[in-house]
Amino acid sequence: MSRVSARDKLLKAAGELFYGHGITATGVDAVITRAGVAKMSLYNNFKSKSELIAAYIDARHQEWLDLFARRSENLSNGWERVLAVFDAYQDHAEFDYQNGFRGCGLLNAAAEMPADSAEREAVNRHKQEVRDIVINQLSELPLTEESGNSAAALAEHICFLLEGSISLAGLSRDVDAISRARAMADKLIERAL
Amino acid sequence: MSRVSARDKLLKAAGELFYGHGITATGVDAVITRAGVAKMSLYNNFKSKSELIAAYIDARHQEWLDLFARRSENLSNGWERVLAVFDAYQDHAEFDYQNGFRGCGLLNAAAEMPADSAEREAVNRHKQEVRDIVINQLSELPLTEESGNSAAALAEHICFLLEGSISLAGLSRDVDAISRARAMADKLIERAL
DNA sequence: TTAACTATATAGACTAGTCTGTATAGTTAA
DNA sequence: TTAACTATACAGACTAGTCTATATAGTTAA
Repeated sequence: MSRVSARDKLLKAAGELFYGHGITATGVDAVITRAGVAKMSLYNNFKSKSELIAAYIDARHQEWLDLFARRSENLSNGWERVLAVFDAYQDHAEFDYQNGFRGCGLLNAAAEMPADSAEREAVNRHKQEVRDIVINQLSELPLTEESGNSAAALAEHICFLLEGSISLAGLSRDVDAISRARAMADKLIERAL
Repeated sequence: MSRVSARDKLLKAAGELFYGHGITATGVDAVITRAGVAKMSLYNNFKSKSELIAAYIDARHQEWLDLFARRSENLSNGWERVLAVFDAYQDHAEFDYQNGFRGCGLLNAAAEMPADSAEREAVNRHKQEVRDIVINQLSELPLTEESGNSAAALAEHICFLLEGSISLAGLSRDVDAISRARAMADKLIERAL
């Protein structure tokens, strides 16, 4: 009758605990208890806690990609789709706000890992993917050819706003900071056209 | 003959280990071993590991304030002093780069702590202090009175750039991202005059 | 000068509990 | 039957924090 696989229960429980309390501070016993699953079900599905962490990081990124896909599906141009990047983050923030919003789960995960770790590298790849999405959307727009107006440079500015605002929003419990960053990005694009 | 107090040795060792490996992942035994100090010297100077963490957070912030004071002492106006905020961050990044740059120690510390913790609140206060410094410097400048050009709004934009760039710089091992954010802030201020 | 007192440091054993990961035996359902 | 699951016990390392006892240096006062 248990229609949900142990793996999915584990990913859900790990997602909640890792995001809310931090990864290192969350023991595997807490994860299996929350998932309502035997310990061996964890180690049958994941070789180690590290592998569960890697799956968590990928799931968080995929979650954001899905939110972005939804937010951008009916939009007509790159400008609007860049703003949808902020909307996807805001959806994520408002979802987590009930359980205690603590900023970006990926940046938080990276913050706990050593400088040369595979986990930090994975988060880096995900953040580069976000930046590439922004670059691609901006590339559709007829940007004027001033210095610092290239799609790449503008995308970096927008990504700084994005990551900075979500970090500070998490700290100050002011989710609206993300929408203020969105407005800043909007004006930046307007000026660059 | 040991001219350095046990307390200072502990703060130095904790600073290195907490920043490099994360706070939760660093045990008190690792700290005392690195400090070359007896365990009771830790607990004679700090009531608990939590208190050592609090001291670490304050020390990181003070460290940045000192770097900023140095960078801004001979500057003649608010514009230059806002840019010095970025320079202070860059000094910090380049110092930590040798030991493995992992972004802002304060944001990383906050990332490990629960949403309603005293530690996150302390980091929040420190970040607000940085923002207030930026507001004060911008207030000295004759900003034009367009919407979104207030000292507060411009300061928030600049702080988003600051925190976003340092996080992404730490992830991608590209310290220069901070100086690109500085250039963005420079142009923003120029446009707002 | 000498002796008592104070503060800070040391070493290292110890408690009580948590950590990740494994082993084993029994259960459930296709 | 096979595969995925549960429950429980376990190993061994690690955790924060306490404890006793000792060493050393500086201060105070007879």
